[in-house]
Amino acid sequence: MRNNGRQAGFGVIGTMNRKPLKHRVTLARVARESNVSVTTASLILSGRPECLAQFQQQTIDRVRHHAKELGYRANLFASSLLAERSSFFALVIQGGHTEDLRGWQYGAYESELLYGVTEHAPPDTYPVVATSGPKISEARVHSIERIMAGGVFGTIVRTPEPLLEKSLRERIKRGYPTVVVFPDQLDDWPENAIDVDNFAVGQVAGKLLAARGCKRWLVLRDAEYHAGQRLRQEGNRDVAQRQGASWDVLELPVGSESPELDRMVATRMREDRPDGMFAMTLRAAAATVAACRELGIVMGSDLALVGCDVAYRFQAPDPSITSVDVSWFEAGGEAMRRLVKMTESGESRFKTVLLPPRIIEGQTCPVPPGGIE
Amino acid sequence: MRNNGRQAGFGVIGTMNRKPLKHRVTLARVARESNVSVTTASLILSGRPECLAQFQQQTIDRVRHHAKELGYRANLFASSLLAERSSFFALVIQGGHTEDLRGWQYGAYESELLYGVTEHAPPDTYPVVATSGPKISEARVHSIERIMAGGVFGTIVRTPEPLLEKSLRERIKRGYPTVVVFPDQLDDWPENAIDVDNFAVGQVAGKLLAARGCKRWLVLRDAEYHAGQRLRQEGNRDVAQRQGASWDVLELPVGSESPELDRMVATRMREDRPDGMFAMTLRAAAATVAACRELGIVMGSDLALVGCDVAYRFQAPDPSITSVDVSWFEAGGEAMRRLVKMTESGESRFKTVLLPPRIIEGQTCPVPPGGIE
DNA sequence: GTGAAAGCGCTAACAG
DNA sequence: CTGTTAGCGCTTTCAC
Repeated sequence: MRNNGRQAGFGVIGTMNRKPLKHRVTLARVARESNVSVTTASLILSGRPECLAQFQQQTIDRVRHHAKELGYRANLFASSLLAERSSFFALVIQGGHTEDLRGWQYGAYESELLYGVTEHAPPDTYPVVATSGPKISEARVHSIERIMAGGVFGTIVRTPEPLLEKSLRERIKRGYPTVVVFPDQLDDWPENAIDVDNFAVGQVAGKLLAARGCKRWLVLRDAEYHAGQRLRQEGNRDVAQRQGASWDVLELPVGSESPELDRMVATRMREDRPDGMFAMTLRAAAATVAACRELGIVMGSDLALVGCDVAYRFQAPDPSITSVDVSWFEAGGEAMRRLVKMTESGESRFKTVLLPPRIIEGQTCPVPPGGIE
Repeated sequence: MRNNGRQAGFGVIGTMNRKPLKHRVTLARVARESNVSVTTASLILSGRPECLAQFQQQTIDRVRHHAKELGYRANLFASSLLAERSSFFALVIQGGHTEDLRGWQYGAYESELLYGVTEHAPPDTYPVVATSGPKISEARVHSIERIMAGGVFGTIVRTPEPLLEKSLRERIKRGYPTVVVFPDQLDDWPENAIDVDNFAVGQVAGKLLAARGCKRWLVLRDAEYHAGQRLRQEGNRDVAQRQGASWDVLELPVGSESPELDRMVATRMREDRPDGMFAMTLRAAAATVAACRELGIVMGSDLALVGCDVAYRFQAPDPSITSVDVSWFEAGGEAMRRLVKMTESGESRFKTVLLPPRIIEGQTCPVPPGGIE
């Protein structure tokens, strides 16, 4: 008494013997209703003028009418299967910033990156998104690997987690177009990466201070600093030397926060009396603002301050901070452009791109009328 | 002298006469190298124990070995095509917050939503993401429509743009599982939407003030207020009345910003001398903080303030603001759960869900030890 | 234990 | 001008 799920009294087309798929609106269905073949329907609905040219207006109208009535849309997966390159690429970004209340704003950067990517994606190209995070699970890694190799035409990854890095490199080696945005260790990515030009960041900050005529510079960096901060520092010192300005560094101990940090900065400022400061991190800039408040220093006139990635950090009555940073929107755009270029050329590598920094003017260090340099 | 792109001296399998697809690593290839049929390879690589049981260990090892060596991953699009429900769903979020510097932080919310969605997605299920925005183009709308109906098993949309709304409703009518998160006009979405319970937001804020023993309440809302703010207001008044507290409203004119806004609030505070305030928007809360600074009022002791969605807005030396809001991560999770439930049950509608608000404690209004209620 | 073959929805080459 | 058909990569019956 086997039934096999076959629908009784139902015109069974073909010999398929499993439960009928939810009656999807397929091209075949549109063609059937319009009394044309699938080819005709396909060609007409493709919309290309050279295709439309060969059909009678009447046929065109009929097919379009039925397609609209049925709410037909081409199945992108079926199309992707056939196409030389699918309509999908993988995008791996970071999630979970909210758990740490201090880091919540980074979520905004991820959004910006995503938006930059989607805005620069070719028409009818879509990102399949996966989120990676600090405590990424094995299963998640597997899932990301699946999508990276599961038919997409390329992958954009923001700061790959160590667990992911291995398979990422394997993908590249196998010739899959891949772009890494803001890798943690830029030195490990001489190819296929996009990052800020940190040396230029330091230079631009320096030029801003130079333009204000600053002569006693103080730079704030983390005690444990990575390649990025070292480059910023070198770029900055480079300008200071050419400017004939004194240049000194204050290292901020890791883990130290407001108000100890503020006091530490204030103490140093009282000693050195700098007229120009470059804060390489958000907490450094915040501590400087707090120190100035304490010391009664008016930022922008007594002291020029340039920060990094702190443009948004403004709240009355504190002054807005002049910031040198990179647009994540642009970074996303650049990543997308590179990905497209690779798929078009068939290459799977490109020399790592360093994006020029941008200045977001704040009150702590006005930009000279003509800009810098 | 036609060549037709046929590769000379190359074993042409089948009669296909177009340029050979980039040699992908397909199941067939793995099968060939392993000297088994595609069926065998498929079953073995599916990993299901009941399938593996019927093969010799030797065969299994061989197939696995070659799959690994070739870097084989199943093409998810091909799988999706065959499956009852595809592995993909559409997720439409908002982008372009950065253009307006004041609104940049909203990008963080979008991220949180995305993360909530992906974290609650079933294994091996991926979002195909599209970004919509304020000045969305025709082409973009079309693109989003394509993906919404192009084979995904459902769609999650955050605050659909008017241009999108029509096709969204059509999708729902046609039975495609769809979830709207935070619609602008909740009244228009008695079904298929997820939003905060704004009445509860007002109530919770009220209970916090009540717990502090406040007797003279002042509520700040926008002059042009929408359904959400009205509900917050009603929920709040409800508690005030039961508490026997006086309850009054100050309407903030649209477009007015700091410092005029601050002054307006300060003036009213000087007149009314409220001991409890409920600021329904970010700018209202910010203006209150500024007013207190001006008036020398110590928040948290002289005055209790509860805001909405302002938990993150903290910068020394201002006090952190106690905030009643909703977790966008949770909202994303709930949306995903609903979507999955709909696809499983075959339904395409559900009664709109109102999420309970959460409290993020700040210094402006401590939460009583046992919580509220 | 293993393989052949159908078919998911679509496109494009080719034939009429 | 329009239809037939092969095949994209995969899963799933069913037969040997």
